[in-house]
Amino acid sequence: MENKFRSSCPIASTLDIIGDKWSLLILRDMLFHHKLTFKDFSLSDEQIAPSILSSRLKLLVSYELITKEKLTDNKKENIYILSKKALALSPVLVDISIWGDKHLRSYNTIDNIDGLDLERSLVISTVKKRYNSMLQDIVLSK
Amino acid sequence: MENKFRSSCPIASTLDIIGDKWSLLILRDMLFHHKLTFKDFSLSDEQIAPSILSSRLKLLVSYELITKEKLTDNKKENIYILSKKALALSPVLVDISIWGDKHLRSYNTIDNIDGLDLERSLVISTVKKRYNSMLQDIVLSK
DNA sequence: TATAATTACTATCGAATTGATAGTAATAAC
DNA sequence: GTTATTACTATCAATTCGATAGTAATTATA
Repeated sequence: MENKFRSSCPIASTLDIIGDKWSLLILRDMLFHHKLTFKDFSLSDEQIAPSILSSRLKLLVSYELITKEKLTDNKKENIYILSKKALALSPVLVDISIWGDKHLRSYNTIDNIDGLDLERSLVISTVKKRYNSMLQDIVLSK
Repeated sequence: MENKFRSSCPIASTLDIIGDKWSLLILRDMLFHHKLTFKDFSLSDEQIAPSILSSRLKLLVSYELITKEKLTDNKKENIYILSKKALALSPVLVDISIWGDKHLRSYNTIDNIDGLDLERSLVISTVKKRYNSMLQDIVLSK
């Protein structure tokens, strides 16, 4: 949880926060799959261990990539929301998705993601729009 | 070195290859700083340990992101070259760079990267062009 | 209302990975 | 011929990971 940046390079510094096997998958679950709760993330195909999930969520909160909220009618569940800073990572997630889709099929079965064949900037804006629209519904359900 | 992909998600699969603290920094050194040799990578600000560098280079070679070559007039030095597959990761590196530049200045000193203020697609094409042009010179020096 | 189920974690601990340092072999330079 | 350089490998302690179990609070059900 310490500020241990290896250098003043923007790439290295970004990787010091999200450069691990899990952080971007949590952000993927939130942005693309509209997942909200600890449980939701636990149920993903990649099977993240609860201790790791817990520490990653705390790290993401500490760097203000996500916020931890509660719905007014539910005292048990915590819901995690993407900040604008995290939404600004959408291009990275989309580019990674496009790259994996194109270049990894000889090594692994790769899911066909709906809409990934569209223009990149359109994919990004659509994904953001859908996330924000989903949030609207949630706020309304309070 | 095993094919241990966690799922069939293109993002997760990509991260299974380059989702660690070092791989993208090696690619950064190659693409942006035109570094070529084991020594070059060792000398970066982030101080990668030789054992880790060695294992990462092998992994990148195994996934055909880089190739290991020799110059005809030098039997000692190995030079590592980016493949087209790796050059296709340029958008990811540029996006990460742009994001770090914009969002991490409150946590760490971030270098100002020359030309990063230009249009994204221009940055990407310029970076690729410069890398390939550098390679021309190297091939000529054989 | 009592009991069961669910959610969101924390705790534990062995396994795997990392990383600092030292060492080695081959080549190149002097 | 000696020294320096390059590209590693080896070692091993320290850190991190990750599978599993456990717990506390809340919610659902009989």
